[in-house]
Amino acid sequence: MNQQASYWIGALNTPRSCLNCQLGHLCLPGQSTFEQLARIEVAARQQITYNSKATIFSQWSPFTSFFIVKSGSVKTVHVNRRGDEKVLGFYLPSEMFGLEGVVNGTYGCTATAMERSTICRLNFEKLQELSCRLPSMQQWLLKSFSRELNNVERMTRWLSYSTAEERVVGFLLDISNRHRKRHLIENQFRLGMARTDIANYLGLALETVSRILTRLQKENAIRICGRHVELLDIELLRNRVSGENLQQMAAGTFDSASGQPHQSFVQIG
Amino acid sequence: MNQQASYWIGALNTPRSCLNCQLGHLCLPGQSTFEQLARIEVAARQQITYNSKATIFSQWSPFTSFFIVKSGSVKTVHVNRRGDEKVLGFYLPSEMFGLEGVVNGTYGCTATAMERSTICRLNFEKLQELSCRLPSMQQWLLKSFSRELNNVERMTRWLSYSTAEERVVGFLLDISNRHRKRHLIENQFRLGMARTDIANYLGLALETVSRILTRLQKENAIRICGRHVELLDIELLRNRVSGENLQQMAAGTFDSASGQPHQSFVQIG
DNA sequence: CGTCTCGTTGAACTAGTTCAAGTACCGTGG
DNA sequence: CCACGGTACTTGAACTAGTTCAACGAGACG
Repeated sequence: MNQQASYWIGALNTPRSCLNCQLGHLCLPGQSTFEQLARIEVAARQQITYNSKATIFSQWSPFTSFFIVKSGSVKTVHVNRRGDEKVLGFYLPSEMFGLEGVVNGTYGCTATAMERSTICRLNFEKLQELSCRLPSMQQWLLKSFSRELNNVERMTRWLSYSTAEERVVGFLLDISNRHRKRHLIENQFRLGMARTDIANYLGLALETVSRILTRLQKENAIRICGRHVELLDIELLRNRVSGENLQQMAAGTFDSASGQPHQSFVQIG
Repeated sequence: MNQQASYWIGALNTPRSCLNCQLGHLCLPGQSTFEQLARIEVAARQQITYNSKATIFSQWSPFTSFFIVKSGSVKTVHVNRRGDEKVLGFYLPSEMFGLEGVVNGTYGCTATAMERSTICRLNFEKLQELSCRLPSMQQWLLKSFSRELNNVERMTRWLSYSTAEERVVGFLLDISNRHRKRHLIENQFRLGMARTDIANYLGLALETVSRILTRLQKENAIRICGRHVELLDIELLRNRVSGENLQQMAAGTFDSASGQPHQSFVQIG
C-alpha cells in the first residue's frame, strides 16, 4: 500500500467519518472513490451538534456552507418584510439544506434544529475548488441543485392544486416515504414539529390541520396521539392524493440515492 | 493582432452573435471575456425560431440543453398523473428555462412558445466541459441554479400567503419589472397569455382573475383592453402587495444582471 | 354565415378561515 | 406533593373569499 493511500485511509478511520456514517452515504456523490471521500472530509466537512431550537444559520447572514442532517431534524423558515413567517421545509437525516444561499451570498431563510441534532456542514468554496479537479463532484453539485429545484417546484404545484385534506395526507405520506428511504418503520413515526408549523408549511390554518387529523382518525385511516402518528390504512390514504407523484412531495426531500443505485467504494491498494 | 484573437473575433462577427444581441448580454456570465464568449457560442449555443404554440421541449423527453429567450415569450407546463395541467412559469427575453432537467436527465415540464419566438439553446454537456476549464463559468452555472431555486421558493411563499387580489396585482407588477429590466416601457405592455393560463399559474379560477382585473380598472389602478394592459397607478398597486419582496416575484424571473453590475468585455489585441 | 375560443358577469354554494372557548400536557417552583 | 402558568391541541359556530355553474357578448377564422 502506497503512502498516499494510507494517508487517506487515516483520514477516514475516525468514528465521525462518512465511511462509518449510519446513513450509508445516502448524501454523498454516488460514485465517490475512497480518495474523493477523504478529500471532501478533510477539506470541506465539519460536524456540529445543535440543541433543540438552536439556530444553524440565519436569514441574510453570509452564505458559506450548505448542510446535511446526520441525526435529528431541522426546519427552515423565511421571514418577509411584513414580518410573516413561512415554514419552507422540514429536513430529516441524509437531507440537504441551505442551497438557496449561493446566488446572493446570503442565506434565504433561517434554519433551526427541531430537536438535538447533528449536522454536517460542507464548505461551499472548498467544495467548489475540489470540483474543478473532480468532474464527478461538479456533476454532483449541479445535480443537487437541480434536484432541489425539482422538489421545490413539485411542492409549488402540490400547494396550488390540492385541497386541505390532500395536503395533510400528502404530508403524512411524504414523511413516511422519507422514513422508508432510510430503512426505518414507515407506518409509525413521531412528528418533530408542532401543528402550527405543519399548518404554516402547508398553507392552512392550524385548526384545519387539527380537524383533518381527527377526521382521518375517525375513519380509521390513522391513529394519532399528540405527535406520535401511526398510518393504519396506507392504501386509503394514497387514494386520497391521486393527482401528484407523491413519492417525493416535499421541498425538504433530498435523497442523492434516488434514481441511480449507489456504487460501492472503489477498492484501492 | 495575433491569430488566436482574430479567430475568436471571426466567430463573433455574425448578426446572430451574442455580441450583437439586443439583450445586451443580460443572460451570459457577468465577467465574460471576449474569448469565453466565443467559446460558448462556437461550442454550445444554437439559435432557433419557433412558431406560436410550437413545443420547445416536452416533459419526460431527454434533457440535453437549457434555453434562453431571445425574442418572444414562452410558457412551461407540467402535467401530473391525473392529467391536470399546471402552468409553472412564463419566460420573457433574457430569461432562462429548462434547468430542472439536469437531475433526472429528462425535462420536468413542457415548454411552449406563446408567440413566434427566437430561443438560444445551450448544450448542457458542452457547457459543463467548458466550465471545467473556466471557473467563472462554473460559478455562473451554479449561481444560475441557485437563482432559479430562489425564484421558485419565492413563488411558493407568495402563493401560500397571498389573497387572490395580491396574486393578480403581484403578477402584473412582476411582468412590469421584467419589462423595465430590459429597458422597455414598464407601465404598458401586452400579456402574451390567456386568462386561463394566468389563473392556472396563480392557482385561481379564471373567473376570479377576470373579476379582479375589472375591479382594478374600476378603481382606476389599471386600464385593460383584452391582453393589452396599462398600469395607471403603480403606487396604489404596490401598496396592495406589501408583504413579499416584489422585485422579482415570479418563478419565471431570471436575470443574471441583478445584483452585480455587468462588466464590459475585456479588450484584446 | 355559423362555430369556436376567449373573456365577462351574475348567483348560489362551500371549503377553509377566524374567533372563541375549553381541555390536556409539561416543566417549574413552592 | 400540588398549584401555577404557559404552550400545544381540539372543538364549535359564524363568516367570507373564492369556486362553480351558467348565461351571454365579442372577436377570429374557416
